Amino acid sequence: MFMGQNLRGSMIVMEWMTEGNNTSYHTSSSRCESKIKIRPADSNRRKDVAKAVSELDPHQRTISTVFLCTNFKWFENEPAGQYNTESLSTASVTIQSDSKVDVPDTHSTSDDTTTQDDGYRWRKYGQKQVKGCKYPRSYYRCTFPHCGRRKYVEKTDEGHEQVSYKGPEHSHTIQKSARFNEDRTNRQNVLTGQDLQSQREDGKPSLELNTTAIEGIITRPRLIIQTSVEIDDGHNWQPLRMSVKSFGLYQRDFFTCAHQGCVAKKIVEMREEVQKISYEGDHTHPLFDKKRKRESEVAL
DNA sequence: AGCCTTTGACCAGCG
DNA sequence: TCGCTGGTCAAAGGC
Repeated sequence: MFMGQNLRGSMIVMEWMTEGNNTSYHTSSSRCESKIKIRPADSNRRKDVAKAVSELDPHQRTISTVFLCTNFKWFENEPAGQYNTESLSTASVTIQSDSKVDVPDTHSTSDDTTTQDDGYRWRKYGQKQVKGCKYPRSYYRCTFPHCGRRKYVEKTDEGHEQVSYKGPEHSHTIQKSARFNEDRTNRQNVLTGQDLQSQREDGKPSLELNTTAIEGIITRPRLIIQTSVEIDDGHNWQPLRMSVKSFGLYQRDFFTCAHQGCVAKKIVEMREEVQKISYEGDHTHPLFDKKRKRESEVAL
């Protein structure tokens, strides 16, 4: 998470690299260091975008655009979408902020190594000053019983955070850390890649988690997401009859929330293979419960 | 009360 | 065997 940092008007670049079973991350910003961790590039792109947004949640009001790029190549005004992202072992997500509003940090911690949260529960069991490194290395182990997964977190001399994993893969699905849950509770709406991942991994879709996660997107006015993957925001959208199908060079579809009295709007613009999704207005109701609807349909 | 971090001590591998 | 280093343990204390 971004802790104790003012990201106003800054450009944050998050990169990760997957080599065999190990994944290393580093993040940087034009104004500050960040603590973002993103899923490896060989995982689902939708999850990556979701996670990127969720990690920025403390500063959600400052998010204006999310660019998904790959292969460590990104362009401020050219969101990537042309790449076969599934086959690459490196990727980056860039989040541009243009807000002029300061977002106070309420999650400051004296130990910046504790701020990462990938959805698993970790317990720090040691810290060591490693020779030749400016910053100490922190040792964490997964708290799930009999799970031998461990991770080592250290900062490079440049201040980039590097995470490496050791031991057997997690023998369980994701269990959220206390901090993860606390953040989510405090902010009420967090989009979590882990949520989406967990519901896939255990094969049991959890609408509660999923819709809660999606809420982070749709309740942010002026939030624009550019992505080459489909994002289901969990709401029931109704296409406008007067929908303008061709707007300039690009096709645009306009949607209004199907919930009676709700003024939320969604605009989907297709630019070649890249979807640009804009949300306007807050929903005035809970998320559309597709699961319950499905269940009621089955019952009939 | 339970979970977590901190931190000095301890252990094992290596030259 | 000794010293160095990275990794782990575990008691203490904080939240």
